[in-house]
Amino acid sequence: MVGMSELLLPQLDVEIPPEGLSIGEVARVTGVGIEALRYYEREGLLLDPAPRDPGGRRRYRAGDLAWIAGLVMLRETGMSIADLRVIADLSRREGTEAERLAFFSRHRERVIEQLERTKQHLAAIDAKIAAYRAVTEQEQP
Amino acid sequence: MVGMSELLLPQLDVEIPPEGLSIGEVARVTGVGIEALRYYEREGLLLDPAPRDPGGRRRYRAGDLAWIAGLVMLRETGMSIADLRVIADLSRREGTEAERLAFFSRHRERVIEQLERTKQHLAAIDAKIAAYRAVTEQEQP
DNA sequence: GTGCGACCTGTAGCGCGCTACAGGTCAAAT
DNA sequence: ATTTGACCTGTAGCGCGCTACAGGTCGCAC
Repeated sequence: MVGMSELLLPQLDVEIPPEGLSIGEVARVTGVGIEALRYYEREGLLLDPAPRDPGGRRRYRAGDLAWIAGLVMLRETGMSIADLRVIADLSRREGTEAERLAFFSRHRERVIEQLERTKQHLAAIDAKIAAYRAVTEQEQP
Repeated sequence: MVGMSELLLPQLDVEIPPEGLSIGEVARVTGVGIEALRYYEREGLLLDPAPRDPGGRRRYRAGDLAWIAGLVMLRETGMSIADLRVIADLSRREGTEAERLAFFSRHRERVIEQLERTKQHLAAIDAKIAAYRAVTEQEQP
């Protein structure tokens, strides 16, 4: 069975040296701020606390990156920190696949609904813009 | 020239008596809470403070409703309260049509971008769900 | 060995968008 | 006349998701 995490990864094709990436590098490639990365870890959103080098600094491997990319995706689709913690907790325990499936399915429904509403809103915005364009072009032909 | 506000209205087909609607009724039909409606007014998001009846209570007419529906739409597409205030301020002054157009155009770009990202994220979520479905169906055929 | 910059662990604070009182008024119903 | 309920004006507080220190350590360059 293939690992789940890489399915979350929206191809973050970045070279990852064998010793992993520092938190600053991860911040740069993921767009998640350093403080936010530490916050996510504190809040239990990562599968495990990021592994450390001998000096106690965090080193992120490909799997960590993929998971974080998944978090970003879920955040951007409106999932709360609390819900991210739920899926992190589930993903740590084996035999919870059905629950994870249900959780993602519910989220999917919300995203679809949000998408539909946004499309409608976009149409309204387009109409408004067209109307304004007509007005301004009429005044300055 | 037709009023701009009704273009914002995503057909809220509700009977509006000549004396207007109370704040509670508006809350019910728009989904915006009473406290939030008063907050919007305080923050200057309405074109004018809602007109009052002789007893000092707010009475909303069709135009007010339409404007509020527009606010809801813009909020749901991610516009901030501060930006709503900007468009309210612009809309109060005549001759600002070009600025309003520019403002909406910028917003439109952001909404489209957001829509694209969400679509991609949805595809990733779908893939994840399919993978989980495969796993769970395999275990419980 | 002395800077320097990037990292570390606390813990506190902040911006946003409401939300929740407290304490009062008003209008219609009984 | 009084009760009820929806409204009113303050003003304070809250949940969320970070963000910003303070004060320290580590490792590399010079």
